[in-house]
Amino acid sequence: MSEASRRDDLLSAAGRLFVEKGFAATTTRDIAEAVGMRSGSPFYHFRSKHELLRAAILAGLEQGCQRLVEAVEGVDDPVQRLRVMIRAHLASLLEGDCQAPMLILESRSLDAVARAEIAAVAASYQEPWQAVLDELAAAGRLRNSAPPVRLLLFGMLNWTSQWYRPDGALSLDEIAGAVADLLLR
Amino acid sequence: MSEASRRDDLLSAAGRLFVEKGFAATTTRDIAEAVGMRSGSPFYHFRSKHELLRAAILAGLEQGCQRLVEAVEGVDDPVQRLRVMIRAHLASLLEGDCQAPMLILESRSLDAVARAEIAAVAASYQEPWQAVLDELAAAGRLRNSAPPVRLLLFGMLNWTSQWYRPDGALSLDEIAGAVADLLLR
DNA sequence: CCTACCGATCGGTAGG
DNA sequence: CCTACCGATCGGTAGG
Repeated sequence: MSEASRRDDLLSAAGRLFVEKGFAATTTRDIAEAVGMRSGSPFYHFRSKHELLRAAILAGLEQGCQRLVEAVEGVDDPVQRLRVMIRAHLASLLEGDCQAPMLILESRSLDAVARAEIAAVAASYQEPWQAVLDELAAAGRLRNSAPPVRLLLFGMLNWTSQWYRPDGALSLDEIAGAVADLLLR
Repeated sequence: MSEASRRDDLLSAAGRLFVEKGFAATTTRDIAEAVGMRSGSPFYHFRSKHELLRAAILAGLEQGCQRLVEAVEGVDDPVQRLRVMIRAHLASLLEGDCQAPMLILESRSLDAVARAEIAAVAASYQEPWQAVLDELAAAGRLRNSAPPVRLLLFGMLNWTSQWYRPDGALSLDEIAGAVADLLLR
């Protein structure tokens, strides 16, 4: 009911629609209708459609970072920590309101300034991943932890959004397990 | 110069632009301009913008299938065959004119009939992959070859298009090697 | 394949 | 946050 809540409603609807149909194919009227507003009203909360995309991506990344931090709290064993991180990432990606990694693909529609801002937050999301991979390599559970490994891992994770079906044969836990098994020796 | 050549020019330009900017953000005027035509002329070759997307995806998939078949010809050892297939897939994806796996993402803009047609061709592309994975599992070079493994493998491969840079630190051969090393034990 | 054009849609705004 | 609206752009077409 508060203004912040209506703004969040718009962000959430925009994120969902941008992921589903793409930025260009989603109209500001679609977004307004999704939250029960008239066509001009989103512009009371956001300066432009691009600003709505930028804010949705940043909000999704922040939420993903938070969930990741909460998930690893107190998990010291690197193998267990990796498993927990994989599970948390898949949950954000496949169950969350805002599928940040897929939204980031739409940032090609933004200008260089906004893209740089998003890249900086995305980089901070990667840090705990590189850290746990380095620990695993040191412990001999990984052949090596050079950057390509992290990039390939994110490929496995993010691409699931292209084939995962909530009513399909594979649960989130099963997918998370398959990813970890493939990575660890 | 022939009519088929102009049609192919349009397909190639459309594929490149659809991957770069997305289907909805690419105008038929962009495509026309890319091949030196006026705005109305693409519609002499294709009934609609959607038909242009459908044809570009199918052409890209056919090309990818062909390259894959050529690459594995005479390669009997499953380990070597997997490596060759990975390399061929990455070449189509990162060097080819038509990056089919990324174009397929844009098929969300097509109707159910066209999507089903595309899904059928895409499925036939997957067959040799599942076959080589099954052989590798039988030979003990893979823990198992259940479907998630193939899907995760395609995730590693296709997601490279999000971070690969031709002038970057990693060559196609290095990436291909990293993927194979991660998969095989 | 070009010229000339149309109807529809869209992002965004003024004023309340 | 709504009403009423505008200018620009876009997919597509008729006629040659």
